Amino acid sequence: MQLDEAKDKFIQAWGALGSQWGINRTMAQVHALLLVSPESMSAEEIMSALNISRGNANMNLRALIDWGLVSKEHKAGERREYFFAEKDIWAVAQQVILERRKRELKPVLRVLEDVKAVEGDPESAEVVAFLASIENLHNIVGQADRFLEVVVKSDRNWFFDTLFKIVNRNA
Amino acid sequence: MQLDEAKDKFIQAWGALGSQWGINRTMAQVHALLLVSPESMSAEEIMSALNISRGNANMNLRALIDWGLVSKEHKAGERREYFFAEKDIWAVAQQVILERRKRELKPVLRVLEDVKAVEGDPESAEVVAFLASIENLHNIVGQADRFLEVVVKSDRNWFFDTLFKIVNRNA
DNA sequence: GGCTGTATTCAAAAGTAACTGAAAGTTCCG
DNA sequence: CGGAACTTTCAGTTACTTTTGAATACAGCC
Repeated sequence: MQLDEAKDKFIQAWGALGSQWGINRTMAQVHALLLVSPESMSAEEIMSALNISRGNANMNLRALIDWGLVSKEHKAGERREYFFAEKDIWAVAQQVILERRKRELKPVLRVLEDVKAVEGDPESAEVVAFLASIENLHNIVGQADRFLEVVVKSDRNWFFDTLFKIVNRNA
Repeated sequence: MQLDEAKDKFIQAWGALGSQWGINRTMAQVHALLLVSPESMSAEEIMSALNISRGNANMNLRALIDWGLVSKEHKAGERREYFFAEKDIWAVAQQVILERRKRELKPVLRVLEDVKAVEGDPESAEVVAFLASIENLHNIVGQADRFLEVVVKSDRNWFFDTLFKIVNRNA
């Protein structure tokens, strides 16, 4: 496999993964492209590598910057901006977890807490079933949230050691 | 808050969460509806509760059955089918992880392995940068995959104890 | 077999999300 | 200040996804 072919295969796969997880496919592709590029790239270069328009490139680069996954730099004597991705994948994972926890997990936890305040006969089958499911869900989502908080805050070595032990203890 | 209001709030939130994670919004809503329903429901009941067409209800119920989250039953003397969700949220979480690992994580791991076979000067900055990122990614995604495999196979009590210890050790 | 009540399918329509490209905005330099 | 080089915005378009509903298939009963 040639390098260009391998890059393209990776970019397509990363785009597909992103879109299956609710991330704009092009945004994931731009991220993939920058992840495997040794140099920072200009908007022009990204546009032609992925065959996308200027507006599209700009929007998705801004979104990636917003997620904390990509930064801009200026090269001496050049006016145009160059973009590069955080290459440390552990840091990338932490950042993605941080954002998704904030954007998606927190709001749903909030709703799970709110709906516990349902009125009505606490003996009725309807209310009992509702509260039972909501409470179970709240426990599990809450536990997952606390675990992910640890992931986001923890040192990579400590975390990987711990994970490794869990995986092997159970093997 | 009245029960109907709370149910609706939960169904909307669950639908929104699903759609942010690449799950059809209606499928997540049907799942939410069945999760908090004390009795199994017919297609008619689901259609009217969510204001969706028969075709839509049928398709999403089948998808939920396919994911292993919902089952059918027949009531004595009735011709129509009734649907109910797995209420054990730990089992639901395991099932969702199982499916997403199979559908999405495995294919991307496969690609990460494949593209390591890139040809070309292993000294060139392009190839070096490409392989470095791919290998880091492969390590992290692989570790996550092995961890999730443990989650899927493990006993809920053991798992929650372990998670609890991790969360508190790091607090 | 034929009839009835239900489930399933799928082509067309509606709805949603993403993309384009050109116009407006910004920055920097002489 | 004027204008070149670039970035940002956004209305209109395109492409994709979801939904509908009517046709079809099926299962059970008489």
